[in-house]
Amino acid sequence: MHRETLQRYMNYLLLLTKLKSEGRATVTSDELAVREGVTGSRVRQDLSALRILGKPRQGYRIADLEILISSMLDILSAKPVALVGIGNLGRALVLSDIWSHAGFDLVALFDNDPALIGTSVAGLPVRDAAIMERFIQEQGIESACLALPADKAQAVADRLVDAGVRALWNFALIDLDVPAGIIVENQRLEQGLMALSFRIAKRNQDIARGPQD
Amino acid sequence: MHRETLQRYMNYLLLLTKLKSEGRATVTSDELAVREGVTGSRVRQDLSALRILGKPRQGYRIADLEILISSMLDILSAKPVALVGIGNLGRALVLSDIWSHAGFDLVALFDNDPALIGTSVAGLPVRDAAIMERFIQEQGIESACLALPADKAQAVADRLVDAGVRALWNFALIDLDVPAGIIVENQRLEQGLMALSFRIAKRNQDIARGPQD
DNA sequence: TAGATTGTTAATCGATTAACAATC
DNA sequence: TAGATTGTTAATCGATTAACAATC
Repeated sequence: MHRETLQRYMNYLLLLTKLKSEGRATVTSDELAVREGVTGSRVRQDLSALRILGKPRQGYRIADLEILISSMLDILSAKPVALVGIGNLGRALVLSDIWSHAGFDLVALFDNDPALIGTSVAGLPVRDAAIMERFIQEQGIESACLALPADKAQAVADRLVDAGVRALWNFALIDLDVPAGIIVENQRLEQGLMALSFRIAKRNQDIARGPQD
Repeated sequence: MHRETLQRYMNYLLLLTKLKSEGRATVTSDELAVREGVTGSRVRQDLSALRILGKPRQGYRIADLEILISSMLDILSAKPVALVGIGNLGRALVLSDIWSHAGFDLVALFDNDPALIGTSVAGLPVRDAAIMERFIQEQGIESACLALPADKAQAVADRLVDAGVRALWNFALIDLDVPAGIIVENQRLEQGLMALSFRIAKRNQDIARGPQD
């Protein structure tokens, strides 16, 4: 599946949650479409691909959509995940509620700073990175989040993969080198900010050039 | 420009930095292509669109590429930006070096927690959110980053836009409602994690189905 | 010179839109 | 019933690849 298509499904889910909170029970393809900047036709094809059926004159049942999109994304499960690096970013992630929303269960925190080891964040103890491999093997953890500086990320990734981790959520601005079959999802904050910079520059150019009536 | 194209340019830049650190002075379109999972043809078209010229048998000069891509993204400038919300995430962002790399100069921090106001992070004072509008107007700040909970983001965005901010980098999981012409770049951490969940599910299905030889 | 690589045009592919009969 | 909206096929559009003459 194309990355953009995946993004669309996630946006549908976000919109559905909002609509449900407004008391709505059904939604039409055109409604979802305008919010997404796409046509109703595209939305109907997306939903059709998931074998979601709507009814003429009524649209789609929001509850059905939520369940089917959620199960496609596999976010109804609770895959155990470990987080390495309890700096400010790591701490923010631990305290957030994204894990359960995205189908994960944050079960272990690791750091190598003696001042942090033994403390706890959101009720989870910070464990010594020295025992990371053993803990991950014993618990059968297959996913991990790297909230580390770029210069430490590769070494930690290598250790995690050796211990059995098969999917990484990487915040370090570095292209991790991993064996085939290991999934790396890069969360590049820097790129989001660069994209903003580009869009500002583009808008300013458009304004300078004058609007075309 | 398509989002995916923009992403490609940013990835080229990342690769160039790495190549330069390895002492390389030139790079061919095919080299950039394989790293990006695309053909040399696409890379040559991307660079051609930026009026970057290479030389047969040698490729493109890395220094040229860096300057031209950087100036297209406008990341060589230093646009003043304010950050609102000095929680763990805000703190992580302040302490990172992404701002200057992406063409911004972080000049002001705001929060409404009395315990934080007056303290400083990375040498920058945390200011009272009550004086936010005035400060932003006086300094002519046109960009801001929202590192806030979803339930506070819309109200703060409204105040910022009223004060003259025209571009927002939003970390809250909410679709901000802003006037036409105001740019919002959403940084949805939750979506990155959901994408990982989906990719894991898909890989596991593929393995279960067996590899097609 | 020979040949590796560019710059660019034409061909292909896939995603999006348009269209419309089916239907609740 | 009438008509709004679906589900699906065909048409369009744009991005990517292929191809190849130009050239350093």
